[in-house]
Amino acid sequence: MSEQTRFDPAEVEPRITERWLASGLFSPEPAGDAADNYSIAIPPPNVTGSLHMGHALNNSIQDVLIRYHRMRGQRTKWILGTDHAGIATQTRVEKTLAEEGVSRHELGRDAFVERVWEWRSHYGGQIVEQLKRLGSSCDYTHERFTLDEDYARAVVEAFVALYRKGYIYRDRYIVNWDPGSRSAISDLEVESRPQTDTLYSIRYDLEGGGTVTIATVRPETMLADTAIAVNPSDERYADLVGRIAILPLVGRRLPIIADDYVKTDFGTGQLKVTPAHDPNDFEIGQRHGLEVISVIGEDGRITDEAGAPYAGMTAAEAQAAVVSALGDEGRIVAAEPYDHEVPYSHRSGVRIEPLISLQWFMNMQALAAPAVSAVEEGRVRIVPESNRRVYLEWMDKIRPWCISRQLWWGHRLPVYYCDECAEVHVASSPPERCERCGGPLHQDDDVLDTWFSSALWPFATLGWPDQTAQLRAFYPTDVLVTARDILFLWVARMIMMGIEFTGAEPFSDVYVHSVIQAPDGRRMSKSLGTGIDPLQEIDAHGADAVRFGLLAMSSTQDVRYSEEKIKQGQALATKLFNAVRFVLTTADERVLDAMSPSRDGSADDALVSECARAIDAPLAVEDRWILSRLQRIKAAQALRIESFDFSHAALGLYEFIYAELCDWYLELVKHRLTRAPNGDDGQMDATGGADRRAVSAILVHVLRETLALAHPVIPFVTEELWSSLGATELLAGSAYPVVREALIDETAEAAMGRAIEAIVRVRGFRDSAAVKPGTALAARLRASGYETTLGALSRLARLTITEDGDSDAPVAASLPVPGGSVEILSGDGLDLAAINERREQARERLLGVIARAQAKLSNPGFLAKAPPAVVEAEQAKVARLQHELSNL
RNA sequence: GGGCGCGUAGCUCAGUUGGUUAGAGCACCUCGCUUACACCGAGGGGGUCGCCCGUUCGAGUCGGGCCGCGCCCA
Repeated sequence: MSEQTRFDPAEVEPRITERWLASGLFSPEPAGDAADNYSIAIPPPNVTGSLHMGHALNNSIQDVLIRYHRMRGQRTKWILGTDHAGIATQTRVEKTLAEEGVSRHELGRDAFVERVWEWRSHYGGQIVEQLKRLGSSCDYTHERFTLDEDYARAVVEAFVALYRKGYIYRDRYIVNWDPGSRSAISDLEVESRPQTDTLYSIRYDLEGGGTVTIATVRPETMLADTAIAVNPSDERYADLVGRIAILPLVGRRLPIIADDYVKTDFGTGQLKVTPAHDPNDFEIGQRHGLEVISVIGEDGRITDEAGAPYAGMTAAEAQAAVVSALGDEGRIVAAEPYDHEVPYSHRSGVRIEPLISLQWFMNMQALAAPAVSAVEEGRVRIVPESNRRVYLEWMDKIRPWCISRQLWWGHRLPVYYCDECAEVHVASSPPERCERCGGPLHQDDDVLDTWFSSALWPFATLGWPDQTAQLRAFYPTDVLVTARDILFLWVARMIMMGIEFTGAEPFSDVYVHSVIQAPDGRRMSKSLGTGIDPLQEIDAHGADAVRFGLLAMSSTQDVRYSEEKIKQGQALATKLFNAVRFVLTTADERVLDAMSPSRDGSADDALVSECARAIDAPLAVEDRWILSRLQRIKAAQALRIESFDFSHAALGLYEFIYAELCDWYLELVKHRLTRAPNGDDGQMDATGGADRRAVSAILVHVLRETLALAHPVIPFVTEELWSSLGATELLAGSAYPVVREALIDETAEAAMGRAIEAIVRVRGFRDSAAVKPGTALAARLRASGYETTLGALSRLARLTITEDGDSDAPVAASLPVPGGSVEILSGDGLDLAAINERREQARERLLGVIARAQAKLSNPGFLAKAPPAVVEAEQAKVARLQHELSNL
């Protein structure tokens, strides 16, 4: 260890990472049973992605769990990989092609897919390297990709099985068509954006006289209207039902029907129905058997079916044309601005065009039932519990899932059509020719939604459908860690597929962590310019600092990013670094050697036993105190990690290391380390060096356990310091410290608690009385309970404590401390005016508190109804404060 | 429209089942290079716990209403 006083993450982290990866610790042999082993499947990051703050938090949490359980001695595996991100990846490569002036259609499917693979091998999966920088202890030797050959086989297997059970079917249905990517997308990939459009009121004529007036923001879709609807309870229009309206510009006859969907208070209460271009209208159409006419194509343009002059126009152009034509006919009754939510593609950013389309669907109803009871019956716990209801409600109204995508990058559907008789074959290995007529077959062009393959992630990554050793050892996994946004998109589907294909829930816990917002409370996003790059933060403060900070700031709710918390983590690393440096430079060298876990056989066995004795039966009250506190923090930390309370796990480490270990214990024992074995003027060590050896042993022991305790949260600095304390084994593979009940010492904790409070009291007095830091004050202790801590009190508060009668100096101030008071005797260097002022302030504060407490005690209701212990405590408080007051 | 959550110190947040004088980090002020650490140490100032009503002997904590903010689902 060098002279430097700061921990240097940039120098240490790569070195430590290399040691970890070389050790094989992260790549467990597949042995034993999943019930005993511990495993987590990473939410596979998008192959095009790079590490953002959400990943950084998500993976910090998983790594805490993984490292903790690994240190607990469990066979532990963190399953790593990426998903192929159909639309995102295809779009990325298409952009590159566009720069070369080629379209994917010109290139052809096979060549295009080839290009995507090429892209992936160059740029894909950089996020995996970034995970290493964060310290994530994933199994990097078994990285999986959702388009790997084995994985693809699992996807096909699953598709075929679900098809045979009748869950997967082909249907013409209205879907969310994304004209940007020219593909259907799922409900979950659609986002609503508020927008102001024009709401047109348009008058249609009725056969046999009269008119109706409908309101719409999309007049161009009227070209595909096939009905007019009113609410059946709407008395205004009861006599209209059954009559016929004439569609302007087109002349189509539109039946007027009654349907509950129509709101009586919206517009005129008369609704135009366009089954082919509006999801709600589609359902009305199904209920009433309406004709379905499509006038918008997959390119977002008006089709030939609409006829001249509209065919070929974009929807926007058609709207202008329709409005103008209607205007000419005098049919526009009103046109007013209208604020509403409009669906956009989360993928391409283009406005969704609901279209009727022939797609593959998956019926989710039957799959959802066991996934619901898994959560209801607690086989899958959702933490925090508030998300449980969100999950259950979503599952309750689950709808068929459109799983086909009109893309080239992905798992092509294992569906084959006969060119002759149109027979459909679904099989993992298709027949050569049609089984019915012998005709030639061709495969469906579509690929599966990426989430279909991701839903198989926890078991497909382990070799399913084969019953592999990996699968036996690590499935089911233990916990899934995620932010809320993919609770439905992914988690729910994983539970369904896990149960369907393996008979087991894929994990027993779902931990939903917070979303990190930008410091100003907005979303952290690249497009808003509010993103903060975790890698830059790692460069600036170290990976430990980023991990600590993210964990510390993440309670269960959404939180704003706080640079301060990151810096707090950095300070913690530096603090630990310097504490270890202090011990290495001041502790007894032979003890350091003896305590080192890597000691060779030549070490002094007698010294080793002496060290062990020092820890088992510590000498001084501060030794018993720190060892006792250490047991408490060990118990608390384990509980916090196991209950997913990561912010307290991080802050608890900080609290212990700063407030107890460094601020108090190190200060308390300094004199015992530095005094000479046979020194002079009262600094002599009467034990002939035994005490120095004992305190050295305790220090090393406490530090080593502290490093181990902190390792899951801040792995780099702890690993580095662990080896500087003499270990050759990696801390990552060492045991998590266990609580030793015998070392819990209430007496020492109480005594030290009193001493600490008294020292703080005296220090405050010194400051207010303007006493120079170096000056010792003469004082008399008029308090009980300080028998074992008198030395600590006089040293750390800089008091020269005299016995009664040793001095006749008058008392300048009486400071209340637990168990009595400390009397400061008059002497030089006391600012009497300041002392008086402070005394007055203290009096006033005390009087206020006493008055409030007495008011409580004179309330008969309180005396009669509060528990006796509370009343007694209140009485004791008043007595104590009154005593303090009289001493002032 | 439905659901969830949040308003506590200048800022970001903790505050178990209602019960000592409401805490932390940062920021601020004072002092200190005392042989681990100035990314430090010691001390200090700073809060009518969003507002109103209620339950209770007692409310930051429980209930209702209101105001403000965020997210999810329609």
